[in-house]
Amino acid sequence: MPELPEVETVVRGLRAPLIGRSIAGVWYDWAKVIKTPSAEDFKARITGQSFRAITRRAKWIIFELDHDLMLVHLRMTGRLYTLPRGAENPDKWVHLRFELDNGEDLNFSDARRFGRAYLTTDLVSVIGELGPEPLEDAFTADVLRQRIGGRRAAIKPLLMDQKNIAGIGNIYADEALYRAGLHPLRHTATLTDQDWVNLRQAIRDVLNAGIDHEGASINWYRKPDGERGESQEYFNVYGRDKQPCRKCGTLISKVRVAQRGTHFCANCQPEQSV
DNA sequence: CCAGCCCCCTGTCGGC
DNA sequence: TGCCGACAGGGGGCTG
Repeated sequence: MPELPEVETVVRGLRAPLIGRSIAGVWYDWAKVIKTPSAEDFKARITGQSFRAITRRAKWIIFELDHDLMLVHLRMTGRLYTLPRGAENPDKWVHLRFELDNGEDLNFSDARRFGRAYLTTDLVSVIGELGPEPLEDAFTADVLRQRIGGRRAAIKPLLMDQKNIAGIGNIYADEALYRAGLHPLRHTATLTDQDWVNLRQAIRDVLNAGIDHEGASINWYRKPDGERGESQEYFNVYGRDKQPCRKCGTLISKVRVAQRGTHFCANCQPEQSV
């Protein structure tokens, strides 16, 4: 589910209800939701700590606590939101809950159970070495080319590999390639200088638009206040197969690339040479 | 190192 | 209507 814009929206929405609050208790009904340390140790160690800051790296949510970092990855269907303790909640997929000192709970819900929570003092030991943040100034066309250029390999999977660039997933990869006029199977060795400039700008544009619209609620994603994001209303290709391209009217194509559904306009994103 | 495939899980949807 | 396979925003691991 959540890519950079969705995770950023969650982070922003959680700061007000959580910063300064302390964790009075932890409840869970499925120990595997806690990846490390053991669920028992996690609970003992996190209880009593306060939320000092909440940030994001790639699609990871980083809770800076008094003595540890709690890292949460939402994967496909994870949600994080606060509710007053005991409030009626129809969400039947809450597997981890933090009881706060002000009578509210932080709930971690996840229908598909792919999401995980971690407690650590060493960020990199959990998330690994990831590529640059595409919305930072340092993310230039040259950096992008150095990361993924010169390969006889399809561009789309390279964009989605978090070790190359942080935060791009299936939706925003399709949207960025459409905006840049590049076919998803295009080999990166064939891109021109202008292609790299266009692609770098396209990535930033679609991610910023996603944040401005508070994320895409195709299905599972919800903001911390429970509302849907609006980003899906603005997609040009994702989920629009067999619908007309907004620029040229050609029907949007859908194919599989590296096992992922891939949407593009065959006219605006010509295959060209490889 | 890389591509391809499977797995982790559950819900939903389209086709028959 | 009911069943079944395919597919879903992610990512880690294995194999060849």
